[in-house]
Amino acid sequence: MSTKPHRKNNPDAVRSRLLGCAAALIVDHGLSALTLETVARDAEVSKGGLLHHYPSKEALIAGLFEQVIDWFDERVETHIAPDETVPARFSRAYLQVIASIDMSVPEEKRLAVLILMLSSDPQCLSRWNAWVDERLQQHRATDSHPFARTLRLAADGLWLSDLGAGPDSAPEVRRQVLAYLESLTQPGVHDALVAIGKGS
Amino acid sequence: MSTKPHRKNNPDAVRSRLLGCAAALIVDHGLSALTLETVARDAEVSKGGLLHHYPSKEALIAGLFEQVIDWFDERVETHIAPDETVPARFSRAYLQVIASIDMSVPEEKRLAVLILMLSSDPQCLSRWNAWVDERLQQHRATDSHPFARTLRLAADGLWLSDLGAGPDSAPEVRRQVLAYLESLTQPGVHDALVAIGKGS
DNA sequence: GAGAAAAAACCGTCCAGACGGTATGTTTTG
DNA sequence: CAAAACATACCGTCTGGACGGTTTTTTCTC
Repeated sequence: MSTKPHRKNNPDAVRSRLLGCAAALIVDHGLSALTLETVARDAEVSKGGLLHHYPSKEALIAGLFEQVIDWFDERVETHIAPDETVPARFSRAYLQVIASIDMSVPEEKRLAVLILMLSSDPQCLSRWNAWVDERLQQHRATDSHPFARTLRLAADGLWLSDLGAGPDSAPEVRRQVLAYLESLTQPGVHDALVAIGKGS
Repeated sequence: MSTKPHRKNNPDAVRSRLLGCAAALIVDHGLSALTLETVARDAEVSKGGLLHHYPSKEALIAGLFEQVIDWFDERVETHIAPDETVPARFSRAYLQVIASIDMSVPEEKRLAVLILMLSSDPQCLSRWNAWVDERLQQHRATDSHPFARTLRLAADGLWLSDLGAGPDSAPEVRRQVLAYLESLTQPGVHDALVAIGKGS
């Protein structure tokens, strides 16, 4: 067996629990509710123990953000179209990942952490921008058109609306918007739009 | 004369200064920098004075949010198309207001306060949703189509990107996206899209 | 309209609690 | 036994806001 049930300490599991509890706290009670004491208590670790793994609050936040960004990156990777010539390939996957988030699933709810931290912590913000830039550079052949940008912007808006169960977060609204955006790629329509865009 | 320059106290001006300084603090140094002491000092009022006008920090935040929301509402009102039959009339104005924000102008920068508070404070969030719902109800005849929702979502994304000077916040990118979205209303294209949307 | 009374505007001080972080152990693991 | 993995106790600082004044403005009364 790979796990050793006899050992008392399990630092990896502790670290994972710490990040998980930190994320849950932020999602459920806002970034201001993220205190070392609370995180430690929720994770059933002493504050000293927490500070052993993450020597400062900043380190904890950075670690959490890195984990969530990895998770997001992974999901985008799986959603990306295999066909390398499809327009706005990356942006489309970006939108799909965000649109497919089911906030009732705790696992997926974690993505909300991203945007919450994004809008408050400059550190996280630049890290996020770095990731987007990197991926955008990688897919510049397919994702440079304004259509791609619009897709991503709409995705961000959708994402933002997930936070507060606003008027645009109902499931059928999401489907409608997705269908509408999808329709923009219908052969005739898309070509016409591209032509119009060039004219301006 | 309407103003009385002799009077020593001017509570309205003080309140206005308090909100202004609070907004500046949030925009420049994040929501966490908003402390009663700092606001009071910046506004050249004692902490006691601040707490006289806004009996708690929560009240201060609520007051600030209300002011900013009023400002936004006003701007949308002036941008809205006079023709009451133009499609997505409200959502279009919504987008235009956000797109026309020049973050280098301190006055307009205040809008950033909105979104910053929106994503951290549940109180502000529900207040915002209430405003959107109200306006949406008012313009339901023109703004119920997925196209309208898409406009608003893209606007929110644009708004969000203003926060961090991300890859989508450069002026020419904004122009491109706007032109693209605008092109979606070209007579033939829009009708075709509406038809497609209905088919789904 | 003068003067008293009340209310509003504002100040300076103090405090209780929270929070991030340190210092110093004790136990577990390799 | 040395290092990692925890726990416990404690400290300094910051912050919201309670409290008791003082001054200015308004309202009431005659």
